[in-house]
Amino acid sequence: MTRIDDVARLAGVSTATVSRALRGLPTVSEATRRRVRLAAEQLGYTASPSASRLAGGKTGTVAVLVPRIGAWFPGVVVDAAEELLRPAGYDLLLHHVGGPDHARQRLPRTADLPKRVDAVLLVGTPALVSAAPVFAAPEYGGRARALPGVTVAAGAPVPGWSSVGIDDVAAARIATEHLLTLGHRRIVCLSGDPADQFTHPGDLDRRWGYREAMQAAGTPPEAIVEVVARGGVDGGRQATASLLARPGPTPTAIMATCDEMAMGALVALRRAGLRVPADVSVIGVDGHEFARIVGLTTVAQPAAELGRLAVGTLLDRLAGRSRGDGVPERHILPTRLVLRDSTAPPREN
Amino acid sequence: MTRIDDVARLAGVSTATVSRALRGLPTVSEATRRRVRLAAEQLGYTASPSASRLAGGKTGTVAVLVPRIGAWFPGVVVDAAEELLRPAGYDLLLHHVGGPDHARQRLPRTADLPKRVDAVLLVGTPALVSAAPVFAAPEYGGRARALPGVTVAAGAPVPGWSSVGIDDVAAARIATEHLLTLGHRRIVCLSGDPADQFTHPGDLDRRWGYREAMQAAGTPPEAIVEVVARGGVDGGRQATASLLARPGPTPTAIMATCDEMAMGALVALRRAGLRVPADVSVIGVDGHEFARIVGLTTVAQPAAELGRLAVGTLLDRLAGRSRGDGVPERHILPTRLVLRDSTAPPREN
DNA sequence: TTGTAGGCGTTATCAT
DNA sequence: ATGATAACGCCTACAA
Repeated sequence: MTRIDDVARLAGVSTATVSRALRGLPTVSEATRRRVRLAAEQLGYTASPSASRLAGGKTGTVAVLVPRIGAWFPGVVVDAAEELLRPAGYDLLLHHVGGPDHARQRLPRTADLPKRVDAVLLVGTPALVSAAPVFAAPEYGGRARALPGVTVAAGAPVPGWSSVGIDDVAAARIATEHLLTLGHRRIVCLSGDPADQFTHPGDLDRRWGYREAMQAAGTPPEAIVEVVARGGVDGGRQATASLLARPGPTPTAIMATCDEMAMGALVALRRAGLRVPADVSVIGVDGHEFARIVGLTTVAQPAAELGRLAVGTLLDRLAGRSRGDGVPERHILPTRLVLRDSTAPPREN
Repeated sequence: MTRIDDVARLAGVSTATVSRALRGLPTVSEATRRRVRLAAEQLGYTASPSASRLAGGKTGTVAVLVPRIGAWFPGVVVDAAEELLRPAGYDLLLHHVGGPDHARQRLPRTADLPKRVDAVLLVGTPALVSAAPVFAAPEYGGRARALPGVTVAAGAPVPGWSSVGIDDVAAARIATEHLLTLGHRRIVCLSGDPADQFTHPGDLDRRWGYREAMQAAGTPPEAIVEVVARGGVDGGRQATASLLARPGPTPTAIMATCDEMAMGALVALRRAGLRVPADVSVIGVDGHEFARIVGLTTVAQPAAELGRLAVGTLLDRLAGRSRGDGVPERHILPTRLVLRDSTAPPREN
């Protein structure tokens, strides 16, 4: 492979000049720069990342930490991240962080992240698996502040890092209020098990939002019903099925803390022979890609935008053009209610 | 940050020995190794990747190229890849390759991949965007063979690379035969536009499978109907809608070349007031995560397994323990018909 | 504006 | 089994 010397020789300049010219440093005459560029192009030269990184002390890499990439939200954010990171000249190092066990296993590897990346993007990670213990733990030098980072929809804040997300309490409140406005009174909240490693990070807050809305509507405490399910669509389905099997009146509406749960509820209701929204209304929170397909009403969060904002914040910081001078920023983006076919006024009033 | 010298000093050995001991090379006495390990642990030492890479001539990184990560299939494969690459000591460099324009734009960057990675995993990329032109193009030195790689469900083979996938023709044939067996005769094939950059790579082959099955069943040519749609769920929905608007008898079944299309068809049929499977049967190919939720019958490909097999092949190759001695392998994994609620015998015969 | 030369932290080679 | 010592390929003072 051609090295910097080859280019220097062909262009008739020193290696230092080649380095400067190719990186667009100002102290190079345009004529020289052209010559160097030409020579580099002819030889198909690209600087060796390993060498530049060693000499320059920067990795030119951003670690993106996700619980798993297959899920909808992380996928969207990572998509956005790639799209921004690449043109900015950064490599994207993908890293899974799983549940608690997982995290413990991977702690050593994650701990040497500072040597391989310039910054970290932590996406959609439940509080349980938060990177805080990883980056702030004293046994690892508590380097949180040394390595810049941004969290997106993460359960627990990482000290010293900026964060981007939505107001989960408000989102759930809006969802619940929508049902209340339609006339529903027997509304059940379906949420994920906080102990589950893959439960949506905002789940707990969203339960709060449900409660707030219900209480504000003057709902008696015994009518505020929260059902906790195992994670994912299947968890939502099962929980809903057993909810329907309970004695007493069936709820007229279900507010799920995330769309996957809501979709599980849809399946369970359909199997139980109940019509949505004729018999039961269902609303979710997330704006999941497939909510549209199944006609699920939801409070959507701007996932891609969250990702772009997060990466933008990170890049600003890395480029030294951050506003607050290193002070963590806290971005809250608005959600919006997306009306579809899964909600309607209750049949009997 | 602590360097190798610090460890060497503390352990009372040379840096060379530290390097050897920590990497598990055989020429180190157990006693020494223990001492070195201890010292390294005490100091929290990890070798600098940049330096190792420069000195060792290996990047310890695998590039994973996907059209976009948000889609289902790539997501699953990347998940599997991360899970295998990490413990093997490889970093995962995520890289988008978009459509034709995209590819052209990114060609220069992609071309310097050989300097940043030891191998490439190309996932679910339509023929149009195949990496072949990137890695085999003469203007880039035609380094295809220099950089080991594996494709997973990629449209066009990359010369010199191994490939992992399913038999797309057979998969579609199985799907079509299922409908034929149920008694359907007016079966329409719904597929993606080959010109679309995000169309499923196996689409063309799957159309072949449909034709083969139809012909084998003695279907008259005019009853072999193929509808081409724009990509994604929406494309499937629109194409199905306009199909239903056509004069003449409605088909009794739809064979979609991928599950997303099939789900689009489900939406269109529902909106048109047609019942599935009572009025129209729908079958897809893919085994998409959400097919289960919407009750879609499909011919499933083992996505995660494909990913694991691909990475395994790559790791074997990198470790020098490949079977055929550098000869590209071709793995075809079996699919399976998953019966759900979207297919049934036609109403009238 | 450009060139010179030392250093970045490891690994590999060659002795011992 | 271990140690000394070149590379590895680039960047960054510093000098010119």
